Amino acid sequence: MGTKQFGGSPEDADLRRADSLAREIFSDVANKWALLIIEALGERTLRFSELRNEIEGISHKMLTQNLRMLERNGLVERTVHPVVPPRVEYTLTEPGQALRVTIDGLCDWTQRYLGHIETSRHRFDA
Amino acid sequence: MGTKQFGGSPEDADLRRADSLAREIFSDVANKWALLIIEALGERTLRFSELRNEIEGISHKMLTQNLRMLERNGLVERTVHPVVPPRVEYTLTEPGQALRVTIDGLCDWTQRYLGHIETSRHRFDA
DNA sequence: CAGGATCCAGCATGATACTG
DNA sequence: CAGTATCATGCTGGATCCTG
Repeated sequence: MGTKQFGGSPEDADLRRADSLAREIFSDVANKWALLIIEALGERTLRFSELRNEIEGISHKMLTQNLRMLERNGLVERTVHPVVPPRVEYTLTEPGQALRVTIDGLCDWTQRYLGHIETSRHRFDA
Repeated sequence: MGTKQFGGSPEDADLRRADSLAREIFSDVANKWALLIIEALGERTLRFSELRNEIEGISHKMLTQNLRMLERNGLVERTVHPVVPPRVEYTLTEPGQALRVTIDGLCDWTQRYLGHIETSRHRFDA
């Protein structure tokens, strides 16, 4: 991804467009907070404040910002209940669920190699 | 990950350590450039300059910086050939390969939902 | 060729205050 | 409760120059 060489033909223009779009999506998604949000949602539906509690260390601003971004990309769905005080809920869409599966893989990987990595770090820092 | 609540017992102290380490690794890895580097390496061995050409848009600095980080975490191996001019090669280690598999999943996901996402974006922006 | 060091612009982020 | 807006700032990352 992002490594191909294109020429000047119309077909290549399309490929280039798809490629840069892929890059863009990649940048959106390969981001700490976005991944943690998706992971936190899992198959549940959570309110804004619940997400905030769920994800340790995330600021109000980052949460809103990333939720908007994920909504824009169609990965989470935002439901506003017209009550006072407001109740806003977030759920993963089908694309979001599909992404979650791969993120689960990333989490598993992290757990599996935790020891490896810690050792490697100590060796490197010496 | 990063969502659990711990108490004050010694066992919990260990869990907390592992948890914060996991967070740290997650932050290291959930980064655009790191992922692109791992993806670029694949099962090949590449030189510094080759990586630089392979990954469109990466700066000298970001490449070095991320390579160091990946080396520190034991995901890539750095081999220096004592010749002039210097020849330095990078390969994925076994943990790195394992990670690459999950990143491949992420790339597949991106390709599969490219259309979905583009549509969703247009709808959102209106 | 690989990579360290430095300088600096600009963006990302956090804190705070305000609205419906 | 959820969200927006504003401001201060610290860090990220690019450009550049230098070394073995």
